[in-house]
Amino acid sequence: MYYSSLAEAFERLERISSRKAKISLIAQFLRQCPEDVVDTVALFLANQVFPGWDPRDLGIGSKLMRKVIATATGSTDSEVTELFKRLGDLGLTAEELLKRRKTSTLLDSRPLMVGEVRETFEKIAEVEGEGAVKRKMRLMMGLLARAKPKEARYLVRQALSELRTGVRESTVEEAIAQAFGVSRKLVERAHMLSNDLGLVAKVAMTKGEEGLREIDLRPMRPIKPMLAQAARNVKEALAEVGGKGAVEIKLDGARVQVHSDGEEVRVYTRRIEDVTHALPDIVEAVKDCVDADEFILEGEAVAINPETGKPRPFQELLHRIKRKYDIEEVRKEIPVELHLFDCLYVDGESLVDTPFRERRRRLEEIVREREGEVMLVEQVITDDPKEAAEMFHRALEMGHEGVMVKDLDANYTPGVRGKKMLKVKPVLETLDCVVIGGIWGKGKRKGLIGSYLLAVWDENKENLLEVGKVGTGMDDETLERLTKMFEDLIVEESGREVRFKPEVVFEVEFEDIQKSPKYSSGFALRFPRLVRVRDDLGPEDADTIEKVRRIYEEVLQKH
DNA sequence: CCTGTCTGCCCC
DNA sequence: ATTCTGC
DNA sequence: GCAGAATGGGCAGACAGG
Repeated sequence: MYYSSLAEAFERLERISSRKAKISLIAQFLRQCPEDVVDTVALFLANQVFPGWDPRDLGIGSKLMRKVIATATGSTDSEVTELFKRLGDLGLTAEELLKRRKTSTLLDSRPLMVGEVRETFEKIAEVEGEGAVKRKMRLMMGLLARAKPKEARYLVRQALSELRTGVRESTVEEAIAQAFGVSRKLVERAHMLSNDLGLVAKVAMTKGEEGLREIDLRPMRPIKPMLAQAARNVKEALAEVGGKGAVEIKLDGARVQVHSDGEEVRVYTRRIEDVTHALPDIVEAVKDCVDADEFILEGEAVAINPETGKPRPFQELLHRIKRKYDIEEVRKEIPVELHLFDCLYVDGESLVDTPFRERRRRLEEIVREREGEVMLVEQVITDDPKEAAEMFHRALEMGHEGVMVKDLDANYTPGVRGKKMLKVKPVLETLDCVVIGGIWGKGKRKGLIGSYLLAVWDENKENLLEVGKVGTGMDDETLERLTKMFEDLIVEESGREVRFKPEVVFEVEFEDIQKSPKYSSGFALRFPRLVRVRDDLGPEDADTIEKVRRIYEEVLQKH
């Protein structure tokens, strides 16, 4: 199949906004797709380069891609950056520069095939060692050399996982079902169990429902975790799950799926990365403490201070989670414990269609808790909002993030963010920050300032100290208004970054304050969002570093 | 050998 | 992670 | 309400280059 056909489809998808129309377009496209590339095409359409279970990645980000585009089109770095700033998209940048390219030099006129693109992406992902960056560049440039401008647009976007067609996994799932006349539920199920949308497309095409049914849950094949939805407070959360539910402490760690096939134990993250090697504490503990051969359990990996029993800052867990070297040394300083909350499979039996109440029971049945190593997440079953609220406050006092409220009758729905699981976190203080800079946005924020650099005053209210950036919490109208407002305040511009005269104050909400190696105050806000623009305040009215320190100290008490 | 920059369907 | 938006 | 697309901080690893 010609890559140009796929590029054509991408472009049409980009133009239409109706989801139904997107689905039928994709369905039609898949139906006429040759069998040998239908898997690749399905993956590509879903903005993926490799299947979900595949740990490979291209290792080409926006910086490298800019160089690739510059070299491939004979442009300068600043031309590329300037155009990128204007178009808000490196794919469009490559397309535009290719149109301008003189047709005489280095043009390879062989048409690009989808299979070749896939193979080249594989090669790019696999090069490593000295000279790897250059080789990745050369391979990517080879694609662009053969690409027509429009193809270049999508090759670049694909490599960066920024297709912006309004199509991702679940849309392609529906299209597969429609294309091959198989049930949506079966496609969904096969996808969640195989974690390979390409395989699902191919099986649906060649073997139909019968083939899809053969794909089944089994240990050592991680699935997407079920996701929680935010709720304002515990009372609302309890009402959402039908008045009665399980209230559990929400720990600030990394979500992990622990698999055992009876011989080996493996640990996976939320995004299905294999982190077994980094977390030997969990592997050893699980081998000792779980009375079953085969199982899939789910829990939170957390760093706890063994002396105080208090949770350590999330940043300390990050020292452990993806470590490859010096694991034993760091393990002594920052032990990781596992707090289990769900059970998806035990000795040949899948529990994903079993109610949570029963899954928890099975979990309790097979796990022998061991303090500081493997524990069950604390749970209270209640229909009393007061009791739930008490649990919430106790969780906060203990230094935890908040609580989860779960529907006891709910089955396990992988990858879905629904009302079967709700998270409740406290509302924090806000900070009035002076806006001192910004970054031009990408995609739908092209031509707009996409995020703003924030600062607070030092003790003497003389100097401004950076505390982070904010890029969410503003609606489209505000984004427009702010860009217009700040355009008059620009004092310096380099690349996509801008500096402003300090005049405007943002009220910003956040979950936490952390130590920062990056910002001049030495602190950074975690999960910042804009609450409102303080038109009523001048820069001199913004908060000072003392307030930041005070909040940080309060957080520190808990660790 | 050390340091800086970039990257991650990264973790949150 | 949070938030906003079109369907 | 879902699905998609904007955007945040910070860590380890992997290279590049001095």
